[in-house]
Amino acid sequence: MATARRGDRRGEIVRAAFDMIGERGYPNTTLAAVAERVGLTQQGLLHYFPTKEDLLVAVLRRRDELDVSGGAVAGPAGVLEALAMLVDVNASRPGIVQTFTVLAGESVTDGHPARAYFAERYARVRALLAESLGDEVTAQLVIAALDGLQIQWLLDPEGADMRPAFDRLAELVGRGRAAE
Amino acid sequence: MATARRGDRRGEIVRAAFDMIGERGYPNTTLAAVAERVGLTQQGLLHYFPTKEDLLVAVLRRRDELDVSGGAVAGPAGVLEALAMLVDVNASRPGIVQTFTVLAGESVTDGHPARAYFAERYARVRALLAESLGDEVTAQLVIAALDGLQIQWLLDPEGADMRPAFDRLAELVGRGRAAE
DNA sequence: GTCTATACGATGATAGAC
DNA sequence: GTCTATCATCGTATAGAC
Repeated sequence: MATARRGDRRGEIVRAAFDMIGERGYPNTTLAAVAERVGLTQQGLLHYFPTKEDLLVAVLRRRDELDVSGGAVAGPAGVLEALAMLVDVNASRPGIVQTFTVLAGESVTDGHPARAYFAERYARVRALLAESLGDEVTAQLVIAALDGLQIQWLLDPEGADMRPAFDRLAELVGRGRAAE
Repeated sequence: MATARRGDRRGEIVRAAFDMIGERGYPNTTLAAVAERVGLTQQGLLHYFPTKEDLLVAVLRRRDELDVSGGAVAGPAGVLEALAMLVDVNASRPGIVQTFTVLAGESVTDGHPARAYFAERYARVRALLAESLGDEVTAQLVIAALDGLQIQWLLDPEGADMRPAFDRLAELVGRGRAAE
């Protein structure tokens, strides 16, 4: 919301780049194509982001702004419920999910400019979720499930609905907790 | 094993490409670099694979050969045990896991040459696993967890060990089954 | 702030010799 | 089967004008 002021060239550029990375991946997203999308030349765009990597950083920041997992979270049951809602929200914005999935996948590559970002981010989210969920291993598992479900869903939106699968996980985690 | 005969140029090339895609991603894996790795010029390589995409197809085939999930699977408990072993095997071959993770992530991209391959593959594995596991939703979830755990592990091999997290899932699934 | 011109290094491919 | 030329592009980035 802070990035979207009218007349805000940088915001326009970041949003365009964000979308295009989801469509084509980072290596195949050219500065010229992004520039064209916002009615600029490639050189005009470089006025705002001196290098392509600078633009990527801005895109990742935007990703975090759009993230829902920001607020302070309640107990175990509360988190799972909140995450279920996140799954629904994500199901309504395939573009954003796709950008995240593509970048996360690419990031494991040697020397990828977003590698440190994702490594740090996963560690942080894992710790955050572990607080509400009790243990870190379950947190790791839940995050993994969310990521993996997105891949299958993006490849087959009808055949691999995310919500039922996540509910199944939530049910299992809840039951496992009750059994202790 | 069938692809590895001595003097088998094609096999050499595919293995090199396979490794390099895991290291750099598909778009950043150049034909010249692959060629050099096997002591050929870029044009010499093109003698075996007329286009870069032809090479990718061969790489995906090799991926399937290396896959452990080939054999006929037993009951629910048996599958989870077999998958746990797969997790251990994967933990010993980060290169292969990385290639798969990178390609799977990229594949959700519009018009990616491997998109159809992955869509088909997930549907197939889901169905196969559903047979042993009982329902398709659980199969979807288990596959998702495996994929997601790989991402976190590749980014942080020490901090995100796959095995404990998978065991936790297996335990939950087993318990859920027992509770029926 | 945005453009024109342009440097400069890839990259995927073709044609044809050996 | 493998190489030497050779292309046609493309892609990031710089310099400098308007």
